[in-house]
Amino acid sequence: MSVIETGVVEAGRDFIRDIIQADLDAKRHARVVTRFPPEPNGYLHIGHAKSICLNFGVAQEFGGCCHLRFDDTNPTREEQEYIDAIKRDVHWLGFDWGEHLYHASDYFERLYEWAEHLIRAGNAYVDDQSPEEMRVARGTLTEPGKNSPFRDRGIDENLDLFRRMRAGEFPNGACVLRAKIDMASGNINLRDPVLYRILHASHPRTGTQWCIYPSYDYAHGQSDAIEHITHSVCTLEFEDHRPLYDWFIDHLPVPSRPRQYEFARLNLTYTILSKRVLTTLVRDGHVSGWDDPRMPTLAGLRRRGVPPAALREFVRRIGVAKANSVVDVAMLEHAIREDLNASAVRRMAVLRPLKIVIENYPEGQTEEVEGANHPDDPGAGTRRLAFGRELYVERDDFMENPPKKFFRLSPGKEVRLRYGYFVTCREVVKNMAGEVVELRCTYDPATKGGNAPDGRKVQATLHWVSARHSLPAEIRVYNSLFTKPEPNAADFKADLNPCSLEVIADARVEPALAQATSGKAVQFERQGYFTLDPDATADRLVFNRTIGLRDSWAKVSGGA
RNA sequence: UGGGGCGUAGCCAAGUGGUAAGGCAGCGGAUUUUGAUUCCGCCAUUCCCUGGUUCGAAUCCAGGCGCCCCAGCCA
Repeated sequence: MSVIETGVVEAGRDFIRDIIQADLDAKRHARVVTRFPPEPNGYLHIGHAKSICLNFGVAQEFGGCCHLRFDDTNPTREEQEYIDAIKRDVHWLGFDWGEHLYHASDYFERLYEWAEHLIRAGNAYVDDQSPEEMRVARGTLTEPGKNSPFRDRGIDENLDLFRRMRAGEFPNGACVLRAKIDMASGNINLRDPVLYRILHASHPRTGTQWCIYPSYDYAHGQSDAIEHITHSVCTLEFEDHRPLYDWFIDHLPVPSRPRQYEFARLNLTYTILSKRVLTTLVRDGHVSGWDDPRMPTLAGLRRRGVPPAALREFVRRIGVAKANSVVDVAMLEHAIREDLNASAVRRMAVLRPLKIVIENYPEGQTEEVEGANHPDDPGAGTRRLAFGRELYVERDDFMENPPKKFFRLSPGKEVRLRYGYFVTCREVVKNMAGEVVELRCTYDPATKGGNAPDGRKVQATLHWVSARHSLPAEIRVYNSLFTKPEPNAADFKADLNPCSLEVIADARVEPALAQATSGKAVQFERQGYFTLDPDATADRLVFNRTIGLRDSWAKVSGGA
C-alpha cells in the first residue's frame, strides 16, 4: 500500500519497553505480540497516535507484531465509516498490521461458549434486576453493594435463561449476564460486572445475527488471549479493570495468558481530545468534517499538512509514563517544523499584496532570476523566477513610520528582494482614504541575484512575486493549533469555534506553485509551511497553512 | 482506614543507594540572500513535605500532603 511509508523511528526507552525486554530476556515469550484496539465510534486523533506508535513501535523494535483489532462490541455506536477511516489513518501514520486485522466480533461465538462455561462453573448468572435496581445494589465508592436476589439461581436455570437471551426472547434491558465475583469488593469493577447485555441492534459486521453483545471487560482480555497477545497496553483509566481482566483469564480455558499494562494518555495544551466534543463539532457543523484542518484528528492533521513522521517523532519525544500530564503544544509544533524545514521546498507567495513599481526598470522588460528550491540542500535544484518592473511584496514588509528595530522597507530604505535586486523605496502612493496602495522604488542593476559588488549590506531580504506572472490563490490560516485557550472539555460550549480560521482570498503565488501537489509541504519563504488543499483545482489554488515560521520580529513588535 | 494510581525545572521526561540525562519553552551570543534554519553558551546545590536508616538517599523505611481514575446493560 503506497500510503505506508516507514514507521520506524529510533527506539526510546520507557517502562513498557523495559517490561518487554525483561520478559524476552527471561524467555517468558518467544515473540512480542501487541495490539491497537480502537472502538470504531469516531475518528482517530493525535492521542491515539501515541498508542499506535507505542503498540506498533514496540512490536517492530522487538521483532514481533502488532494487531489492529476493532473493539466492536457495541453496535449502537459503531459504524463502517469509522472502521474505514481508522484503517486509512493507521496506514497514513506509517504502520502496517499485515494479515493481522481482527474484530472482537470475530470472537462472538467463542465468547458466548465461554460465557456458558462460566455459568456451568457457577461463576456467572442471569440477573433480572432493572438497570436502576442494579445501580442501587452496586453500592457506592465507600459502601459495599448488595447481592442480587437472582444471584443464586441454579446452573440449569441460568443456562436456560442465557440461551433464551441469545434467542431473542427478551427485550433490551430485561436482563443481563453477570460474573459472580464479590459485591463487597472495594474495586467496583469486581462487584458482579455485566458480561452480556441485550441489544436488539444491527452490527456493522454481524448484522442481526446477535441480539446479545459482550461488554468491553468480558470481550477484551479474551480477545487478547485468542490472538496470543503478550502485552496488552492500554491507558490508565483501565488500571482498576486489571483484576477483572485477570479474573476472566483465570476462570476460562483461554489459549494464552496476556498481561495488561497501562500508561498515561496524551493531553495537549489548547487542544481538546475528547471524542464526545469532537463528535459534537462534526455533528453540529462547527467544522467541515472529521478532516477539517482545525481538528486534532489524524485526518485533520493530514489535511493540514502535518507529516506523519513529525507525529511519530513527537510521540517518541514525549515518552511513555504513568504520570498524568499535559504536553505543551509547542513540542508538537517543534516536531512539525523540524520535519518540514528539512523536507519542504521553498517558494515565494505574498499573502497580502502591496504593489511596488521599480521606476528605473525598463517598462515591458522581464528577466529571469534563479532561486534555490532548498537553500540547505543544493541537490534539490533551483527554479526560475520572473522579475519585472511591477511586483508585489507583503504589506507587512512596509511601514511608513517604522519603529527602531524594523528592518524592512520604509521610505528611503534599501532592502533586498530575494534572488532579485536591492531596491530602495522612493515614494509612497496613497488613495483618497490615505491608505498606502503602491510603492515607487528604484533598483540597483549591479545587485542582480541579491549581492552588492561594493559589499554594502541591507538589513532585510523580502519575498516577492511578479505582478504579471504570479497566480491568485486562496490561503487558509488557522491562527492557533486546534482550539480555544483553555482546553477544558467540561467548559466546552457547542457554539464555540474549535479555533479561528482566516481565509485570505487575494494572495499571489509564484507560478511554480501551479504544480503543487496536494498534501506535499511547501515553505512560503518568511511565511511558514503550506500545503495544497485536496479541494483545490487547477484554476483555484487553495493552500492550508500547516504552521508558521518562528518569528522573532513578532515577539519584538508584539505582533504590531 | 472504599479501591486503584501518580508527584523530578514553566512543560514532557531519564534516573531504581554513589552525589540530578535529554527534549520543548525561555534567555544570551555567532553565522545567515527567509527576523527562518544552523551553531555555541546559560537555565534543578536539589527531586511534594517531615522525620528516620546510611559514610552517602530523588532512590530504602515511617508518617503526612496534593493530584488523577472508578459507582454505564460505554469503551
